[in-house]
Amino acid sequence: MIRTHPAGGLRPEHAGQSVVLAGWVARRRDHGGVVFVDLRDASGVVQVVFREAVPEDPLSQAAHELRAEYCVRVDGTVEIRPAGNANPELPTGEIEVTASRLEVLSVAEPLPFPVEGSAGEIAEEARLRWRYLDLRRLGPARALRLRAQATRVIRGVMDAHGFLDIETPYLTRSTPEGARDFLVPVRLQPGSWYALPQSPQLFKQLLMVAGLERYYQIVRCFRDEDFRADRQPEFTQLDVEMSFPDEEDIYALTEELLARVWREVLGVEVPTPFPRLGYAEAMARFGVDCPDTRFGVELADLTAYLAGTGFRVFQAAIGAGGYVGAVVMPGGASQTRKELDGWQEWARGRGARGLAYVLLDAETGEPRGPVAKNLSPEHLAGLAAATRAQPGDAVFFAAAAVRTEALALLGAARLEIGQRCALVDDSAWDLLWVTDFPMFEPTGDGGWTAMHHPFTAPVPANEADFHLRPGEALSRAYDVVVNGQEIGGGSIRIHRAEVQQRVFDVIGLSRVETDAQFGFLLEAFRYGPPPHGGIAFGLDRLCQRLAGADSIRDVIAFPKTASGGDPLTGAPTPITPAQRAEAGIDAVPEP
RNA sequence: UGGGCGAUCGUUCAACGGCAGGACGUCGGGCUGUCCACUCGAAGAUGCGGGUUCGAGUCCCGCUCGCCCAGCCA
Repeated sequence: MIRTHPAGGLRPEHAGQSVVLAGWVARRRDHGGVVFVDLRDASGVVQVVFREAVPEDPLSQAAHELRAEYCVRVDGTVEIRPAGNANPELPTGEIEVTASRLEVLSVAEPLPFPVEGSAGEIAEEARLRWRYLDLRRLGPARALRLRAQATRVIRGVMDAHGFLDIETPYLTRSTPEGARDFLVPVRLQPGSWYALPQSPQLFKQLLMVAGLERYYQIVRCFRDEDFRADRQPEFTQLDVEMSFPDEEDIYALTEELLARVWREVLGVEVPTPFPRLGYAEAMARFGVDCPDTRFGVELADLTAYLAGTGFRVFQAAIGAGGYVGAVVMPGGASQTRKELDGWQEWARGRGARGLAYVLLDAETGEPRGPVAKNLSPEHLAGLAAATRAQPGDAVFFAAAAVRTEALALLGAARLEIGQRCALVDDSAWDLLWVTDFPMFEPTGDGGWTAMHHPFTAPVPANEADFHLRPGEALSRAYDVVVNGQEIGGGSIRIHRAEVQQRVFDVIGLSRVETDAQFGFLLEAFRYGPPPHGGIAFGLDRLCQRLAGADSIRDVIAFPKTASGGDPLTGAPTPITPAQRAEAGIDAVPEP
């Protein structure tokens, strides 16, 4: 190594020592005869002093010519700073390095944005375009360090439990259902294409058939869908599968894993076992299947209470076998007309017609507002009790013939209320299981689709008859939720061909189709497959949470934008006609 | 695919339909104890294409790009 010491580690006990440092010029304060340089390396920052002993001395001259982000080597002596000159803001603030020699290892052009200084306000596009400069900064680099720490803990836990780290193919076959595949042309077989895996789901099940019993992998997955703050075209899963488990084994492993990650990365103790919440209860109380339980404001089901109402909007929903519900905004009655209109705007932005509301007078508790005029005196009288609202609160309603639509709006409103009323304790960590998912959900055209995926086992009570009543059958799937965000999910899998066949029948996959798509898995299942199950965690989201970041882009070294581009490399790019011809993209399939 | 917001010196933020301005950075000078050093001076910008207008950074239409949301993501 060029250096003898990390810059950020120097302390008063090093005083008197000769050191060699290597790093970057973070800041330069040039007083003419004395020049201060803040030298930054990965360990931190230390102040280097260049003093002009005699006029025009070359060392001082060289220091004068330094610029931001030059990469330099400094030889010098650690000294206690003169009295009154210590900087308590810096870990190295009690000392400084008096330079005796300076070597510019490489120069830097003027920067496209300031590397030092309050950095958060730089446009993300510029940060990604020059991501290597962005990552020189403390905050962005810290997110990547945290991620490395998390994966180190994860590997330790998985190894301690005898899980084997096994790689699976990135070039594999396309399987319909689920997300859109990224496709890769095959030069040696024009007209045939690989797909990049959406997850190693089928391979990990094959590894269970193979008798390896315990598999894990920190693996890249690819989905060609639209991107968001928490979605990238390529993302990373911690993928886990084991043989002969029941749910409790997966829960125990997950709880140990996450508790240790939280402890060793954040120093936070999360209580185990995690609370468990059934899907139906989660939907009824919170309107979503991944509730943020850090605050209350639970939904109220008013379908029965408002039966017989004359208010047409509610009547129509109830008459159609739907749902009317409400969520209370504490203190919401004092909102201005503009704020209440803002809620209408907010609801329309989510595809709803609006958000009906009743305001309860802060003094009298008297219901006010346009909707109040449409409800009977009896319904109004009991409204506060039915919704657990207090005087001064606002009650927001949602009604729909399809229950889940109204629940979705109320669930979103609940989160918005939590935000606007600052009800969320930002320091809290709520980790919980959501269990007892339905096996199937309606497709909208009378059919059914697997809610989790088609290899998810039914609960024992539904094993014999799930195909007869697909709307009621529950599966052995589970999600783990952190502060209202799903960060992992999995299931106990089907391992019997007969059960698997009935699932395919329910979701309308013919034997020809299943053979074509999953034939290799079904064939493997003819050779003594073990009962098995597993879970997969979104590692990017997990690290985003740990880092307190706004986007998974912050915990990815070189992330892509919402349109799938990489501002740094310029990918994706057009290809040359020669590449196009060679890749076999335009091969015409045999009729 | 749809909705919202946005795009001005390198960065960040201004500008009633009427001379595009500041801060930081950059470049040049000064300065021996600063730590967002200070100080004197200089250069430097309206994403693209149409339209309205005497006149457009500003208004209108289209496009591109970015961010957020809905759809989508088994």
